[in-house]
Amino acid sequence: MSEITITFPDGRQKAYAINSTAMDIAMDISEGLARNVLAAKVNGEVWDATRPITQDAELALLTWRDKEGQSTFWHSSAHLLAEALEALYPGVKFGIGPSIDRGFYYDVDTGDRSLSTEDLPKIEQKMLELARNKSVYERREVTKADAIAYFEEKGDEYKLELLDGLDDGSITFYQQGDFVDLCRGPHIPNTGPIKAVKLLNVAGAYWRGDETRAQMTRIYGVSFPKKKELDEHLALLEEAKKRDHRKLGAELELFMFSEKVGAGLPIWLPKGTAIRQRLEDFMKAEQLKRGYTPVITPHIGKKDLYVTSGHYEKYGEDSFQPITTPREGEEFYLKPMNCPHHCEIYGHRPKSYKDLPIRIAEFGTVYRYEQSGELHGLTRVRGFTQDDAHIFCTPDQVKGEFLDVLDLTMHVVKKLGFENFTAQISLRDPKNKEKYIGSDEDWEKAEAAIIEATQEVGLETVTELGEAAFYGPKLDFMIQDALGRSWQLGTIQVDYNLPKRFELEYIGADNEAHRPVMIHRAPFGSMERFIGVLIEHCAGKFPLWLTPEQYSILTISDKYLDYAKELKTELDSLGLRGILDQRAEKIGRKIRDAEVKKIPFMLIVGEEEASAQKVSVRRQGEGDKGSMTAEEFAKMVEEMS
RNA sequence: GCCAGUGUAGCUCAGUUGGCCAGAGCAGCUGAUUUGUAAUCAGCGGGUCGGGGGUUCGAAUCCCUCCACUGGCUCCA
Repeated sequence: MSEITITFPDGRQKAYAINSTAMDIAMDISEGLARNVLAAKVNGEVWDATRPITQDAELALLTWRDKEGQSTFWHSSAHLLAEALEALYPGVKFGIGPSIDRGFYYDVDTGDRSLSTEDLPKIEQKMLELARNKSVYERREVTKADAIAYFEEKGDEYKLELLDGLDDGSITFYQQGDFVDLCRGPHIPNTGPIKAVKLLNVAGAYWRGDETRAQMTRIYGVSFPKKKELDEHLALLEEAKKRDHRKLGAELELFMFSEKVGAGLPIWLPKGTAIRQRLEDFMKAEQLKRGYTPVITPHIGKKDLYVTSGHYEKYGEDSFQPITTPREGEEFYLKPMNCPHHCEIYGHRPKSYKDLPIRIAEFGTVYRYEQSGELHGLTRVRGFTQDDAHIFCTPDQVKGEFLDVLDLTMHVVKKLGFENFTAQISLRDPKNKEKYIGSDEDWEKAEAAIIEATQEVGLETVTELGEAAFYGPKLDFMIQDALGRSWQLGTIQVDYNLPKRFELEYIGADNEAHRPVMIHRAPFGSMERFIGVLIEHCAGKFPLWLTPEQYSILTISDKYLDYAKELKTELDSLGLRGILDQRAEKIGRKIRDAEVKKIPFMLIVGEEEASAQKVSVRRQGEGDKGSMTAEEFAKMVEEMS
């Protein structure tokens, strides 16, 4: 048994000496390949490329082109960061330092000294300096006792705590240069390939994600094998900054915030309102087609309403505190959800099974107290409007209704041009059931309904435990913004609990009282958040059917104002919306201003156009599209919408 | 809420060992210009330097506190 058989991803097999490493094998294939190997997948498990293989195995060599290759590279970069920190700040203690989606971080405790972004360039330099040593990442198995002794000597209580949770016999250390870390690995062969490093920011992070525990300093960074790749990555981050909805929202005058009105309370300016109303009109029309009934309910409700719904018990302390009537001292809460009000509407008079399903829809504005540090542009606010609806139906109707909601949601997502989204089934945390209300049986029924319906339409889903609402499981639509952050937008929830708490009933064909099932759903989710993500998605260049101003008429000189006004009237009558720039500015200036405001079409009128009764059309971001009549232009806009 | 950072005119920023009346560009207003595909010229107005308190002969600058914002963490009905 001095040979082992290695099976490659393409099925090819070859014999190698026992204890060959992935690196040896790569070298056998080609030296160029060996230079690029970062790690290896051995029987489905990611290993160090330098770790001896002791038996027959399936082997895939991992390079920068593989996701696991990248994450190994970044994980090793985190160790390099730690080595640099230890060199620069002796005595620093380390928490954890994993790779993340795009890069890596390390949590450190620097004692009395605090790190700021100004310290980062110095640390980067140190990392690059250490990387040039091409220090080998050396794996070594240690006993738990030895590991404890090492970190006790070093005085790193965080590592000791991590060790506490590990079993003897499974503990490994990795060392590169002078830095030794408790780590299960794997790592790249040596620090050499880490050619470009950028430390992005420092942030606070609780030890083990627990807010009652010590706050450490988290240093985020990203690294690459080539400087060019780093530059490209940084350019991408720049582009994301340009698309930031907070910046574009201010520039395009869509919305604002006011210190006097209050943090987290968005104020919609005319142009933002125009977009929002078009979205609402679109949704209202869709809902009308699908048998929804619009309702309107007040912005506050008595405390008792939320005691009944369970919201009081769950969020009473963490919500805006009640408004009280001056004489009687009655307590009213700002509504954090629309469902309790809608339950009251359902209960307004006895229902027959013939009435069901009942679909109650409302663009309902709700207010939730969010922690001050959580507020973020339009995506995390304290007052927002949901495109909410509640469907009350019989148990038999649940699946059909769910499928219809799914269809509506997909329609909306596609209409707005979102191609990449994830459907997430959010279930309760089985280890933490007391966080939720309702019986196990009801939860299981609700979960089954969601899973079955998504399977039926073949929707690809991921499942997350602990992400359910306190009253029921959800199907959440997650959409990525320009910074790669994932936002929950639309949501569909199957709820057996609230109907019970509100004692909702219908009389069945058997003349007996039955409990309806409730489906909560909001395809946009929150208008604020949706528009925030939409702004970043389209970089402020809204679809023609949504944009506040479709065109701007730009006159060459005010000799052509009369014609421009005629044109405007004609375009109005053709159902287009736009503005007339009548300033005594040069045409270049008017074009520039319209370009910056991202107005889709610039209609240039001068001598030629006035005499030919045409317009010269310029498309924002593209340029001259030639001249045409107003009708031809209107038709073109129609076709492009 | 927690850690780190930021806050000067509508916007972007200068003013960085405490020291004459706090500056610029853009935007705004007024006037001139009547212009052919990304910024015409000139003049004028505009800031209790985020709020409050303190140190000092003197504070945009140093200290305390509150507010808002940024990056994360925790949270998110």
